[in-house]
Amino acid sequence: MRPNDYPCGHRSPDLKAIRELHAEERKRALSKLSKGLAHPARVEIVRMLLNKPPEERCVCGDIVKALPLAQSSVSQHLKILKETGWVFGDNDGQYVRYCLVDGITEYYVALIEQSLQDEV
Amino acid sequence: MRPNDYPCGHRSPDLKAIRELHAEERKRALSKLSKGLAHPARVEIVRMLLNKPPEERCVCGDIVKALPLAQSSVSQHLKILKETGWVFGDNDGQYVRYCLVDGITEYYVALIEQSLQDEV
DNA sequence: ATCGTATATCGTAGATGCACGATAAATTAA
DNA sequence: TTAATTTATCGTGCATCTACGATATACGAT
Repeated sequence: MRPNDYPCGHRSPDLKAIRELHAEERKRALSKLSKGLAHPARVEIVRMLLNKPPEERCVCGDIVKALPLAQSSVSQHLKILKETGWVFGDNDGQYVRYCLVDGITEYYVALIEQSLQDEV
Repeated sequence: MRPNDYPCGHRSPDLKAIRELHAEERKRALSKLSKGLAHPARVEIVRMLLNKPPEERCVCGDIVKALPLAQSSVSQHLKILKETGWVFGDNDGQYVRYCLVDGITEYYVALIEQSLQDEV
């Protein structure tokens, strides 16, 4: 099975597991994901990926073309989005296809609500 | 009317106005609020304020006591939370009572959903 | 093997973040 | 007025962010 042949969206976080996290871990998890969105270019990348139909691949070069930044800068933003848990890249020959982690926005919203609104 | 006499929660953002924002403004708004949450200490401050009963005041010193940081560091985090639109401070004599901007978490969640999920 | 393309990483420069102690400013208490 | 308390700001040191061009790496095509 080549990277091309499966749809993006594996590696999804577990919504129910948020409750299992200790308060400190939850705060770290929320601040880490928040850092991912803390730059307009990264918000735009996430938005692009979210709005792609799942069968339409989105490789690094597509993202570079869509942003007013140098290729190396975009690559750094993608790295931060990977490190903060928003995206992953699948190698597809000389291309790298970027995908959102499946369900990540729902996870983020759940994390916001459960990190902020409860005390456990 | 002294700052003491009204409940926290004025200065709320307008949920409906999100739709009026241009795409670029929305991305800037989302990244700005995200930056506010991009540190565990700030997540904790927001959580504290959100869980306070409205009649119970929360002054700077209470926040300093609750965090394992120097007073000056907490003051800087509060400054960032003010700059990024999460909180405001009301002077109350020699104290400063901190409050969450009313409805800010709902606004943030709405911004996430509308910034990421649509293209307008 | 060589060349062209796609992507990541390196090196660098300037800005900002984050922690701290010290100090300033404002208010209340004595 | 003076002293104590609360909060904000200053100064500093170190780390990280952000941008860029240059270079390295990996793959495909010739």
